[in-house]
Amino acid sequence: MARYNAKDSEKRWQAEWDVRGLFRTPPHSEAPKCYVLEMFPYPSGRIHMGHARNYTMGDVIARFRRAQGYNVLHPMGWDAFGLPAENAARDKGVSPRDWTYENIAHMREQLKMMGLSIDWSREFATCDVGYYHQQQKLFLEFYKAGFVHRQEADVNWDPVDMTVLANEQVIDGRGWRSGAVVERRKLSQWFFRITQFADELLAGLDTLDRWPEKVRLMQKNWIGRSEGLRFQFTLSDGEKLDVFTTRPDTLFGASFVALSPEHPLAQEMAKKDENLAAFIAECRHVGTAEADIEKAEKKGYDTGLKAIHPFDENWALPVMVANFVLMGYGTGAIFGCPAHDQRDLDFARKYSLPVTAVVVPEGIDPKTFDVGAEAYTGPGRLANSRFLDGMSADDAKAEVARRLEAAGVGERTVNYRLRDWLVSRQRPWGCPIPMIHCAKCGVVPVPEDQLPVKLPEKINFAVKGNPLDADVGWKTTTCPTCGGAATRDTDTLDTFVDSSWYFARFAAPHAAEPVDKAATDYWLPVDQYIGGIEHAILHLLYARYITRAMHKLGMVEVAEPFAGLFTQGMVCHETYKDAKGDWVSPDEVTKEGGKAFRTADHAEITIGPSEKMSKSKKNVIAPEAIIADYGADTIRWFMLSDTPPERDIEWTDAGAEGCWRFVQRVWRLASESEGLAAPGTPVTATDEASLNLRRATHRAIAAVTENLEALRFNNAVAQVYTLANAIGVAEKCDAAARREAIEALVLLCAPMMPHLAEECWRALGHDRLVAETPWLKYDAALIQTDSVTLAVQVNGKRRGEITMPKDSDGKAAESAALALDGVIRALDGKAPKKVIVVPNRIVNVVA
RNA sequence: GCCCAAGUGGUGGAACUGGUAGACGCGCUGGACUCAAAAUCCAGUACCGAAAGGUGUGUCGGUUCGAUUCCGACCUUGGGCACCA
Repeated sequence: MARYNAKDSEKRWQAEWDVRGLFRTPPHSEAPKCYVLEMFPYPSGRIHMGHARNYTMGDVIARFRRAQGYNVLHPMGWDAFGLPAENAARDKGVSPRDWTYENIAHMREQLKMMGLSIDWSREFATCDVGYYHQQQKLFLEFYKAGFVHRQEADVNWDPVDMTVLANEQVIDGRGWRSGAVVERRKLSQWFFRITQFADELLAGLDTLDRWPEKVRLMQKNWIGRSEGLRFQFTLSDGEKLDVFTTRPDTLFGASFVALSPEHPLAQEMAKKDENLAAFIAECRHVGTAEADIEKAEKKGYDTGLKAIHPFDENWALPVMVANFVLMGYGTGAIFGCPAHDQRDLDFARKYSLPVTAVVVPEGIDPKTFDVGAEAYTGPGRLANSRFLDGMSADDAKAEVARRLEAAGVGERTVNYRLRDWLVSRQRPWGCPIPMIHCAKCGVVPVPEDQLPVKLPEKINFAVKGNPLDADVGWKTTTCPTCGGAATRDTDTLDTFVDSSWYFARFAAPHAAEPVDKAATDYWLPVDQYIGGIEHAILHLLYARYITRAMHKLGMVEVAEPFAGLFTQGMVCHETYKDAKGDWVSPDEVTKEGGKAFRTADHAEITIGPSEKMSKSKKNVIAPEAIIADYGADTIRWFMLSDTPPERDIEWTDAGAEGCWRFVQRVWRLASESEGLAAPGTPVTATDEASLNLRRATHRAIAAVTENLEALRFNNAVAQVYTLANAIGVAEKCDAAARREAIEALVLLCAPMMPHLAEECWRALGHDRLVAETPWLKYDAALIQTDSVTLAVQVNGKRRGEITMPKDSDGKAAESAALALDGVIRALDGKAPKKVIVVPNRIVNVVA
C-alpha cells in the first residue's frame, strides 16, 4: 500500500462531509443537546497556532459528543469590529469593511482546512449589519430597563488608541491594546450598570462547578465585595461628611479624617485655598505620569477643618486631604486609624499624629502592647475604647454599627471594587450607539423603526479625532421627539459588547429579534466553552453580566451563559538570537547536535527560552505551513499530545515529525493488515493471544472515553498509542479479534484525526462514514482480569511481588508474601510484627 | 505587599479516594533490513553499583505499616490584584 497522502485525503473528506451536510445542526432533535463553543476569533487575516490548538480541542469534543449521540451545536463566527481594521485602513488606504471581510474569507478557508466539524450555516460577523442592528435593539432594551446610564466621570483615556477604556481594560496603568499610559479625562459617556448585578455575579460563581477554580477566584477578587459601615461625621463648619470603613471597631483609635484629592469637598475648599489647590494638582500629576511608581510616599494637606467624633462631641479630628485616598471606592473619604492600618500608620508617623492601639491580641496586656513600624491587623480584644473595652473585634464592629445606625448617622453597607462598565468608544469601526442628542429634548433613543443606525459607507480616516464625529452628513439628523435638528451619538460600543452575547445569537443567527427565545432556551447554556486564560476577567465577566441582564428582561432563560469553561494554555516555541542580538526566525535556523546555526551562513545562533509565539520575537510557526507539509491531522494530534491542555505547549519539529509517523503507522495498520475477518464478523475466539488483544482493545475504549470526557486529551492520546503498540506486538491471533482492535484504534482516533480515520475506515471496507458511526462501547467483562499482581513491601520498601487470583483471601496473600526470597532476606530471621494486606494492591510486612 | 497555582528522568509529561513512581510521546544507545540512505521493525534507557543492594517526585520537618498524594515551615517559578480603608 502507498503511504498515506494527507493532502489528497483531507481535501476529499472535507468535501464529503460538506456534501452530506453532516455538521449542519438540525433545529429539533430528540437527542440530548450539547453546545460546544470556542471563543470566536478576531479576523486578523490568518490563523495562528493558538487558534489551531483552541479549535482542535473544541472539535474533538464536538465530534466525540456527536458520536455519542448528542445533538451538537458547534458554530463559528467573527469578532470583527475593532482597531486593527482601522489601522489597516489608515495605513493601506482600504476600507475597514473590505479589509475585514477579505480576512474573514481567508481565515474561513484556513479553518476549513483544519477539518473542523462546524455548522457554517450559522456563521456571522459582528460587523454584519444584521448583527449590530440586533445589538442596537439590545442596547435600547437595556436603556429602557435602566441598565444603561450616561454620566460625566473621570475616565481612562488611551492617548494612542484615542479612545476611553473600561477599568478592566487598564492593566498596570496602561491600555490593554496599545500599552500606552492612560490619562484621566472628564467626559460624558455611556455606562452599563454592571454593579447592579455585582452581588449576583459573585453568588453565581458558586454555581459554576465546571469552571476552573482559578478563574472563579480571579472574578471574585475583581468584584471585590467588602462589608462595612458607612457613617457621617459632623464637621466644625456644621456640614456632614460620609465615610466608609470595614473596621468600625477601631473608631476610638481614629486620629484623622482624610479626603481624596478628587473629593467634592476638597475641590470646593481648593477654590479658596491656593495651597490646597496646588497640593491637589500635584497628586493628580503623580497619579497619571508614572503609574509604576506606586510606592509613592503618603502625602497630606491639613485643611484646618475638624471632624467631630461620633461618640464624643468634644473630640475633634483634623480633616486632611491625602493622596492615597481613592475617590472611586466607598465615599472617597475615610477615618484613619494608624494602629491598625499600615497606610494610616505611615501617614500618621509622617505628620506626627497620635497612634493608639485599640485592638490587642488575645492574652497580651494592652498597657504593654505597642505598635512600632507595623500596624496590627489581626484579631483581638478591644482596649482604650470606652464602652467597647474587652469585646472581641467582631462584637465591637457590630456594636459600633448598631449604635451609629440607632443614632441615624450610619448604615451597614456592602462595597464593591467593581465599577460600572464604560462602553462608549470614540472609534468609527464599531457598533454605533443608537442615540440622538437634541438641544431641546436632550438625549433621545433612536426609534426602533429607524434602526439600524448603519455605519457610513465610506469612513474618512484623514480627519483628526473620530471620523464619525467629523462626518457631518452622517452625524446630522432630526430629533425623533420634536423633529428639530439634532445630532447622532458618534461613539460606538466597546467591542467587548459584541462578544458578550454572540453565543446566544448562534442559537438562531437569523432571528428577527436579538435572541430567539425558543432556540436559546433549548441551546443555552453553552455546555463547553474553550478559550484563553487572558479572558478570565474581561470577556467572561462581561458575557456573564449581559446574560444576567437579558435574563432579567426575560429574553433568555439562563442566568449563566457558560456551564463548562476550559482555559487552554498558550503555544510556545524556542527563541533564537544571532551574534548581534537580533531575533532569528525558526525557518532560518538549522539544528545540529543541540546547537543552532543560521542556515544561510552557518553562523552560530543562541537558543533562548521557549516563549509564547509572537511576531516581535520571530518565533512563530504558521499552521498553514505545517498543514502543507504534514496535513491537518498531524497538527491536531500534536496539539492534543503530551502536554495537558490547560498548560503552555511547546511546538517542536521533532514532535511534529513524531505525530506524522504515527499518522502513517495507523494508516499501515489499517491498510496493510492481512487476513482480517470481514467487517461485522462477531468475535468468538477464546485463545489467550486473542483474549489479550481484546482486553487491550476494550481497556483502550474505556480509557479514551473517560479521558475525553474529562478533557484530558494528552492521556487519551497516550491510551491510543498503547492500543497501537498492543496491536503491533500481538501474536498471531483470531482474525476477528484483530479487526476489532484495528477498528477500535481508528474510531478512537477519529475525534482527534478525523480525516485519517475516514480514510482508514474506508480501507477497512466500510461504506458508512466515521462521522456517522456511533462511539464504541466497551465490554466490561473484558476489562476485568482474573489475576492481579500485588507488590510486597517490608517496612514500606518494595521487596518483590506476587501474582494472585483476583479478590483472593488476605491470608493466602500473606503467606505467599512471607515465602518470597526477598522478604525472607529483608526480615533476616526476625518475626513480622504485623502484616497489612490491601486486597488486589499491596502487602506490607512490618518487621 | 496580599491572594492563587505549580515544582517528578536528558525532555513533554503519567500515577484513581495515601498503596509497585516514571504510563505514553520526544530524544538517545544498540541491533535487524539495505550496496547505501530514508522509511520501518526489535531491544534498551531515573541515578549510584560488577552484583547484592542502595538512593530518588524543589528543601527541611511531621502524621502513617506505607506519602508525588495529607499537615507545617521554607526556597524557586508562573499568574492575578495592587494605596479598595
